[in-house]
Amino acid sequence: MTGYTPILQNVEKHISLSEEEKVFFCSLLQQRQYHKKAYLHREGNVCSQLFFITSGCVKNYLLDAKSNEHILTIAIADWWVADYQSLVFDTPSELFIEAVDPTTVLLLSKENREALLAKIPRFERYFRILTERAFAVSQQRITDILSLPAAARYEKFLEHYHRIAGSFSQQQIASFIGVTPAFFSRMLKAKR
Amino acid sequence: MTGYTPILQNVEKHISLSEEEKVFFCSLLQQRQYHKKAYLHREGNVCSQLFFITSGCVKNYLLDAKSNEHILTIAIADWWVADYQSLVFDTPSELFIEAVDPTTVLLLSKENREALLAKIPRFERYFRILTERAFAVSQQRITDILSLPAAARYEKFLEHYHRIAGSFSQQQIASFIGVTPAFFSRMLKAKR
DNA sequence: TCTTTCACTTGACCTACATCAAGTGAAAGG
DNA sequence: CCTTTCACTTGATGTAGGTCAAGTGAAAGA
Repeated sequence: MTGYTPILQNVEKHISLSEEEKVFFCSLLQQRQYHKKAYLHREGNVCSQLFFITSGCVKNYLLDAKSNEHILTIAIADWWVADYQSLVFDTPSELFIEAVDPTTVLLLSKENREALLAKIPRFERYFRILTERAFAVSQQRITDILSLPAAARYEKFLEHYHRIAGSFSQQQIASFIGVTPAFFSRMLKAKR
Repeated sequence: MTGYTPILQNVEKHISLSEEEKVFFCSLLQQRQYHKKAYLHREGNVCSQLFFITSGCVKNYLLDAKSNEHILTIAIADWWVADYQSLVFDTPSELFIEAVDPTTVLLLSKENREALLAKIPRFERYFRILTERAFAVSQQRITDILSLPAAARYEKFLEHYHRIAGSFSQQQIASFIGVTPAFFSRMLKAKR
């Protein structure tokens, strides 16, 4: 029963659980560890898992026609990651999920989540709240991309992710804000 | 009790309701009609409502520093719209929601939704499923913007919204795919 | 009917950012 | 200690898409 504290605390921010419920919930989770650059999920497969990050940091990205990497999401401790596009619509994934730092996760399979929701429907509320937040963040990211120049998007990145900015190479930050490494380098130079 | 059929059908795709529950649910909704170009919501206020569209079409957009319009979302019959960023985090909205066609909606206030969820917790499931879908669509939109050129984004727009493409001026389509009207006009010319 | 409006087009020019390729410098590995 | 690697830089040049401003043409108002 060790290693489940972070997720239980997270859940209990939104719903309360009896001891038996906690035990049942944890029984559905699998602990996994990934070293830096290990894949949690690869393009091509249908994504049938959700990952709760207990420590570390992962990126969710796609490779375009020219093999350029575009980071969709950065997820850190206390967040869930998955390819929702694939998970929700049962379509092959176009995304990779990769550890940026050494990372430990709790894996919840789609089937186990269904079992959880069937047995403890209060978890519907938990996931509803979390998904609404993720959706709100996602919408904000769209407005940023549509309406802000690269330099301003970088400012926002720093605000949001300053705690872990150090784990990211310039190349990765460039990919997250949506510019090439070369351009990003010049952008930084211009700021100084 | 007329006018509620579409929303009840939508809900019953995901959860089943007794007659009393239906009556209670509908009692929390307000029917509203908007003419073309009417605002469902304006920038500045905290968004405290969700709108279910029974007919018509709306756009969800922001104005940037230079007053350029950027359409975040297009919503048609059988979809919910709101500014989730504002709704979820209780922050002033940066978005407008505006009718593109004459539109009828059912309005559910945040408080009424809480009352609904408290009384009929099965609605947590309904909103969880809908939000997951909306999130998946939103993620797809980000990957499209990051990885596809404007012409390909237009193709996707046509696939997705061909039924209502006629309601949109070129300017609005340009704004949705993220280019200027002038550039969009040239893009269309190049295709012919 | 005349005129105003409004969506769209088009030309000339501009800029943010991409591409490619050749560096540099520091760290990692043998 | 040497060398390979890898992140980053930098120069030269290319391009997608932006800006501004002057059209056109059709529809809506009066």
